[in-house]
Amino acid sequence: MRWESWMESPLFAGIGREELEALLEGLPWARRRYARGETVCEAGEAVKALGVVAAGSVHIESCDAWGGRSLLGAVSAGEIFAEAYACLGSEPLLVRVVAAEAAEVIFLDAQALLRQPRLACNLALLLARKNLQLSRRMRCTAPRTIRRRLMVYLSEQAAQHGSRSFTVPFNRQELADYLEVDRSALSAEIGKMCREGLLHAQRRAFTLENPQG
Amino acid sequence: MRWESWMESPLFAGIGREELEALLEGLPWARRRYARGETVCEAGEAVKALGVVAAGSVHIESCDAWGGRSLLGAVSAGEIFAEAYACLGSEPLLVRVVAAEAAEVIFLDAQALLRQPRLACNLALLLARKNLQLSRRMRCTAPRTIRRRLMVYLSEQAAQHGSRSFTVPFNRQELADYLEVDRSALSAEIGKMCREGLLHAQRRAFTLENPQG
DNA sequence: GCAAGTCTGTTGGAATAACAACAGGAGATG
DNA sequence: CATCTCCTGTTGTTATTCCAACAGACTTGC
Repeated sequence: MRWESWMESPLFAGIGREELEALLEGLPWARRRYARGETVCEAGEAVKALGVVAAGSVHIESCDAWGGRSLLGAVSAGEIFAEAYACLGSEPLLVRVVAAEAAEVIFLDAQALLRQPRLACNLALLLARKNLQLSRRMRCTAPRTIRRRLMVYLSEQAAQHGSRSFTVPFNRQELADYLEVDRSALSAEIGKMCREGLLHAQRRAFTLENPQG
Repeated sequence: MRWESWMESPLFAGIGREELEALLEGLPWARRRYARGETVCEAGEAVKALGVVAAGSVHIESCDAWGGRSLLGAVSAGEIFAEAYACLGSEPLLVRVVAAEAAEVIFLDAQALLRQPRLACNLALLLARKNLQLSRRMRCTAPRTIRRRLMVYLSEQAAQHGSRSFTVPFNRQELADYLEVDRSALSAEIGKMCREGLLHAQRRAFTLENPQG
């Protein structure tokens, strides 16, 4: 097996090239390609394997009983998804995974993976990190007003980029979905905040003018 | 060391009495008692140990930059908290942990814990489970109307209890915090749904009359 | 360069939730 | 049993958001 970029995933952190190949020998796995918009995992499935995005990116969407959907997050190359469901093995997916662009995915059996101490430890760290991601999103959707939600999100993004100018990974519709608000209302609020001098926004590029508001 | 109930925590699942004692020998740990309302972990701390609730229960609250708080969940005896932060080690807590009633907590060093394959695997499973809990809550707060949020929450509770009649673990204020809505508006909506014959509610006891709406 | 499709900002009216204040009832405490 | 505190339900007003529709800007593909 020749080197491929997905082998640098945090899931395999601290594991050497040869060691990794040896591990993969005894680990059930599969690989698949998807076109933009194609479904990777459907809601209701009981998955036993976690996904490693080898190329492109996928989106995680929440699907409620009434057919409504909302974007939970984006998973880029090297990152993993469905790991929580895969670890538990029998829980039906409450979410849907869809290719955000042309993507390639590696599926690894979670039970077998947990039997390898190194991998189990790495997986625990990744689960912990995803845990905090979920918490972070919850913090964004917790405030009741659009402005507050936006301020929490933008403050976090600024902190993450280490700058008051940055580019967000979502377009307006996706950002609205992430923040659980109406898109047009979000655009209106952004416009209002611009006029108030709180920030400067042009499509995905934001600059916070006065973070303390 | 004599037997204590917290040793039956899922964190130690599949580990025998003696094996556990051996493990704890080489594992930094501490124990503390708290009165109702007392702070267990403050927001901003960088924790290195996860907490096991040995007795009583604690609440996890989100604290935003403006001093607002919202209830993220309740942790009962045998369950753990702050495990994600502890695994990563350096991330400052974005949440606050407070004793919901008189409680007793065991703190275990996370890094050391992850070095034990059995414990690492168990911890990964717990992280995965908590992951799904977070997702579940997000599903409740995703809908934009109080009624929809309540219906998602109550449907889930009914499914969890396997009955249309059940008791929820929150009082009205806590339920409102969990669903991210105003308490009085929640009470009003519950009253309206009762008059419409959708459900029967009396304090913490609910009965879904017509789940399909 | 043109056309089709997508993304974004704007508006006004309708629906909804937040907020504040209050009163009745439950449960705890002595 | 009396009292106090906490919990719950109700109401009316205010503020905010949702929704639908549209027009301009940008992107993409031919």
